[in-house]
Amino acid sequence: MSLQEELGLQNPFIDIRHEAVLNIVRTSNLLSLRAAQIFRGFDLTEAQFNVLFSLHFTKGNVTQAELGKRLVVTRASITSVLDKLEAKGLVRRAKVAGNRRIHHVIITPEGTRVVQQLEPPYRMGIHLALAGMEDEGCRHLIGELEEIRERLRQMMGNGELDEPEDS
Amino acid sequence: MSLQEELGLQNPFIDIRHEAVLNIVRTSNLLSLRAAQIFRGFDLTEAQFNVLFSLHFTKGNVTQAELGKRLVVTRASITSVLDKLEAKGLVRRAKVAGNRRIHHVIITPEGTRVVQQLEPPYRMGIHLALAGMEDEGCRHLIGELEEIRERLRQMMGNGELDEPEDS
DNA sequence: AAAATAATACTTGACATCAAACGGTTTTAT
DNA sequence: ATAAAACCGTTTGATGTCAAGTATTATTTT
Repeated sequence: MSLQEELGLQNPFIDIRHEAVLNIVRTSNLLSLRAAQIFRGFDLTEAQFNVLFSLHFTKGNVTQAELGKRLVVTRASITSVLDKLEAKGLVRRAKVAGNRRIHHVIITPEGTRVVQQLEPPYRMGIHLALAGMEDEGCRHLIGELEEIRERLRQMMGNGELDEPEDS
Repeated sequence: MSLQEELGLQNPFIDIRHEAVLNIVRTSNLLSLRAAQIFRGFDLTEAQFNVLFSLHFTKGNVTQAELGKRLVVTRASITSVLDKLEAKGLVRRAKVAGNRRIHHVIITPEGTRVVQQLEPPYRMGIHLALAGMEDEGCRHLIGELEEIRERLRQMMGNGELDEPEDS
């Protein structure tokens, strides 16, 4: 089904690149929506899942700022998401000896348990959604998207979140 | 640059389909971020731009619910975005004779002027981002993404927003 | 040692979004 | 004609997000 039909537009796209961009965004939204369905069964939002998942597969200690970099989200966002996760007992903040500014974010055993329960349906969903694509097609798609991001980064100046704050 | 480097992950992806999905989402986010840069210069958010853009290229009258369908957003969201746009004088709600439930949403001359100023840099940004792709490559990409959405829709049951409301 | 600078986390205010519920309105069924 | 159902816009409450600003702590410079 084309985007034109899907969104009930009157006219076909005149610009194939515009159509491509909207396809990327729309597919991303639909993927997030599907993921949210899975997460909701575990009383987690997408943002909370991302943090938990990232922590689960990371060896060594992580600060809030590092977590923000990995998930490409501002520090402010991390703060509020961690508040929620900490309240549920899935994560805790640990003080760091020798540097009282930073916290290490640590996943609790309970948090680990949740990730382990969540992972199978999560991966299953991904494989179902991409069941029509061969490995080679996936690699090709990935390559194209990487190139688009590369050009975007050139246009945007590195894409630094958390700006200079002032001057 | 691979996602693994981009996000600072310690291990390469074991699952190529997982990597593909994250590439789609990440690219979409970056596209939105770039778009937001452009919109901000015109004091518009992405949501506000979407509404304005949709109205500009639509002949005939549009209700709020129709607008919601096109932008794949709930009626509640449309309400609040229209409130903002109306306050800026870029859009107005018109009562409809013969049906007191609905409003027609109409772009004002001022709103049209904004879209016309905004469109060139918007299209330019898209073409720069996809400068590396041939038309044929774009069509191929679109086809793949459409197939992914098709499967997602099968998994999710149509994806109807604005649920039954009761009973 | 003191002052300036940078880094880290938090706070606040503004948005967009959804889910759920509500009050009118219109359409459909009985 | 009346009752039931569907529809439309809105409101409320919760999330997540960003931008801008503050407080605290580390580091560097002087």
